[in-house]
Amino acid sequence: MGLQLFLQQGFASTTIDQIVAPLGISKRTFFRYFDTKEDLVFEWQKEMAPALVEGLQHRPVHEAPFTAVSQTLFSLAARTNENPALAFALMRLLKETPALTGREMERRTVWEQALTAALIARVGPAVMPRLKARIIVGTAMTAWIAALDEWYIDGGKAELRTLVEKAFSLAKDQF
Amino acid sequence: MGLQLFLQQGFASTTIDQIVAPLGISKRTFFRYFDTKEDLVFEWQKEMAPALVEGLQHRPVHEAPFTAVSQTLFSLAARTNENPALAFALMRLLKETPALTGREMERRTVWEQALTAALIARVGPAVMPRLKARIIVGTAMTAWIAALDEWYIDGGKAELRTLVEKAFSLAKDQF
DNA sequence: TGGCCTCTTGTCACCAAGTGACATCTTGAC
DNA sequence: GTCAAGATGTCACTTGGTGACAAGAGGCCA
Repeated sequence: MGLQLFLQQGFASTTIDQIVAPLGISKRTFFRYFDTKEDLVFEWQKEMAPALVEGLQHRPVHEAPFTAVSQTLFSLAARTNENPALAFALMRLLKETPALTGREMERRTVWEQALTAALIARVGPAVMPRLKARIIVGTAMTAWIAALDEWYIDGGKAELRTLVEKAFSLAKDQF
Repeated sequence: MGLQLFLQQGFASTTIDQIVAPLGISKRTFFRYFDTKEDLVFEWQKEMAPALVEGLQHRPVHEAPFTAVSQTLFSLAARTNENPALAFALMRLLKETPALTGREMERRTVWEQALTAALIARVGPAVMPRLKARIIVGTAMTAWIAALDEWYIDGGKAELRTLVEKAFSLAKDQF
């Protein structure tokens, strides 16, 4: 996996050739499967957006929108907790590589768009106009990211779930 | 200005040489002032983050945090409104250029970090812990961006200020 | 088995974004 | 006028990424 190389020697100083050689494929083939070098880092979470949508769909219809969204996001914390060391290393890579931080943020908007559409579909656009849906989803995502970030700043030692819970409750009613 | 070229023929299909030739400078000189081609697009708003910080500092101390932050952001709407056509064209460029959307998001985090620090400084970290500050700022920013986005989707016809106001009020108490 | 068709992969040549080393030119202080 | 410092240009080079086309690797049918 090229990810290992990135973690070892950094993203910028790992060339495509170095990634491709041990796999026994050509550079050209690599670029047939990935548009850019950055894509390789995020490839493992391609199925995340649809998973979020499905998660939201399975929430009780009468549940408050913000709660439904944040609980859906919350289920992600469990997966991150499955391998905290890898999650932490990956996050450091993202933070330290300018080329990757941008992509990471893009991914956020993909998630937001997916969740927004699903949130509207839950009750219909009359009850949930798009602007409102976006703000609910965006706020939940903000809390999620803030918690993840605090977890990282702390060195990955704290209990992520506790932080996320705290962040969601702050977002819900703290102002 | 290279920005004109980007707007005319697209970002990707504008080379550094094309930007540099009419200015009478060499490619090497360009890369001494800008780290990447993308930086050229965002250079005009370098002073935005400090401006936001200063704006927040001038808000009354007893004002509710979310209100202070959103009102500070709100003052940006005025500037965007000064030249809506350019703002719209620029936004289209950002949306249509994958390489730029990432950078745009990065800029968002820079603003958020600046505002978060300023928000904490207003009342001290005892009253305003970082996680809380981040969530307040992030929520306000979410509303701001959602409004801007709706404005863009609408074709730039609607009154931006109205949309932004609506977004802030939704963010404040709609869930 | 042999021929054919399609899909995948490799090779090669190429473009454009950056970067480092070094030469040259400006400019301002004295 | 001289000299040192900083800005700019030149050149060569690396690397990400793409287009064109050739070469393989199955699958299908007679």
